[in-house]
Amino acid sequence: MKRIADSTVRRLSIYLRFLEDFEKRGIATISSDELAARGGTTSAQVRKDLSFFGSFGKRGLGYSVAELSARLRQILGLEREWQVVIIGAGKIGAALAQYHGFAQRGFRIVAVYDSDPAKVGRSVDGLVIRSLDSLPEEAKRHPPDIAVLAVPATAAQEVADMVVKSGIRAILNFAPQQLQVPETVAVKAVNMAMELEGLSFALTNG
Amino acid sequence: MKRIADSTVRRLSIYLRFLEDFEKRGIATISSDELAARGGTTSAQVRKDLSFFGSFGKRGLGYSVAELSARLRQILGLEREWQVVIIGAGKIGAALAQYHGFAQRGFRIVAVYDSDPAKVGRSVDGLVIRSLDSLPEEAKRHPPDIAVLAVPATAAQEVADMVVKSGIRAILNFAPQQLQVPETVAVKAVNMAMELEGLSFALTNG
DNA sequence: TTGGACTTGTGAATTTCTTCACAAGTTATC
DNA sequence: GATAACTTGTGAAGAAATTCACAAGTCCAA
Repeated sequence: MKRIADSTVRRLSIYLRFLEDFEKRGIATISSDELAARGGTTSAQVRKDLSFFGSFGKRGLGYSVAELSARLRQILGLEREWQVVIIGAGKIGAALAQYHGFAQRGFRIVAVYDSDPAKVGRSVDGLVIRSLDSLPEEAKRHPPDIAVLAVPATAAQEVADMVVKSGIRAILNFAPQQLQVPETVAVKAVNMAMELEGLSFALTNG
Repeated sequence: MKRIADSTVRRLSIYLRFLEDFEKRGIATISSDELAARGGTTSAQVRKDLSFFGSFGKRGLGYSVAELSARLRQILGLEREWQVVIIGAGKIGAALAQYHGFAQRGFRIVAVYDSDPAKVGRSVDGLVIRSLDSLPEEAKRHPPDIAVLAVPATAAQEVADMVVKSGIRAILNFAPQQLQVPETVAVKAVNMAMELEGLSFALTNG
């Protein structure tokens, strides 16, 4: 398959959110135009994005909401459940562990790790915090799919190395630190500082 | 000034982070090559990014770490303090309010709002939670620069409208919901669900 | 059955972003 | 001061992403 751009995948994710909303409201079909209006893009963009994966619409009519959302879930790999571990039980890590929105979308938090002995043994939202040292061993028995890094920037690279060595192939990084990983490992960063600086730039040069 | 791409601004933010790190370690100069290696890009990209704003380097030598980081802070508008309000005192909102990393980078959290009367009056990290109804009035007296939206997706658009009416011109949106705002208002989204779905896609089609 | 109103899917055109490649400037060494 | 080793800044080339524009398919009403 031709390589799909990141921006395309992000938009698919947005489209899916609307489709699920429409599904709930019992709307049967939707046009690329309607989808575009809500996603802040153009109808041509919507059609082009979908065309990488096949042709799902009916000319003159649009797309079946149920069918298209099923296809998008399939494309995005959301038909299965993903096992997620959170590393770092600080403010952010704890908030994420308690945020049930993940589980609703098939991302199941199976463990929380921290390197601070004072935190190990306590529990967050029903999950006992485990020692980070035990990750490689435990990952062997129950391999997690995704590691969420909620550790200080200074520790991020070291933890990432450990995660990679444990065989985990996807990382969601909350630390404001660029990670160096093998290209077989997928990394997405959530960087609030960067987004705020983007706003600062916009306000300054607006 | 020519319009600057989002991707460029994001990279400037990344460069700045490294430069501050180098500054702390007492390194005086750095080349575009070194900057690129750490930022996961190319030296040509670094130089091109900077060239939109002027020429800050010395041929044969590289960039003065102190000078370049000062210029980047200036470009990104980080020389002043920004007044930030957090809207929504749930898990995410509360975690953000307690996260002191923002203040360190000049984003000062001045108030937390919530529409739930049960939460109003309590305090988070020394800030009393105020009623969302009072935002427009209070924003008149002390205009905030940035609103952080940490509300449920269903309420996000409504809250955004209120924020815009209150004269706030920048929004950091944590709700998994595309916001419709006038183009004079800058919006950045932090969408964890979307990032996770991006990882899901990568794992599925990897 | 025909005509009109829609809407998709997709090559081609366009725009935007990234990389190349090199002249020009700087420093260090002998 | 001549030479070698670097490195920047930037037009030009190349690649990638977006938008255009239209043939082709669908539906509906008369």
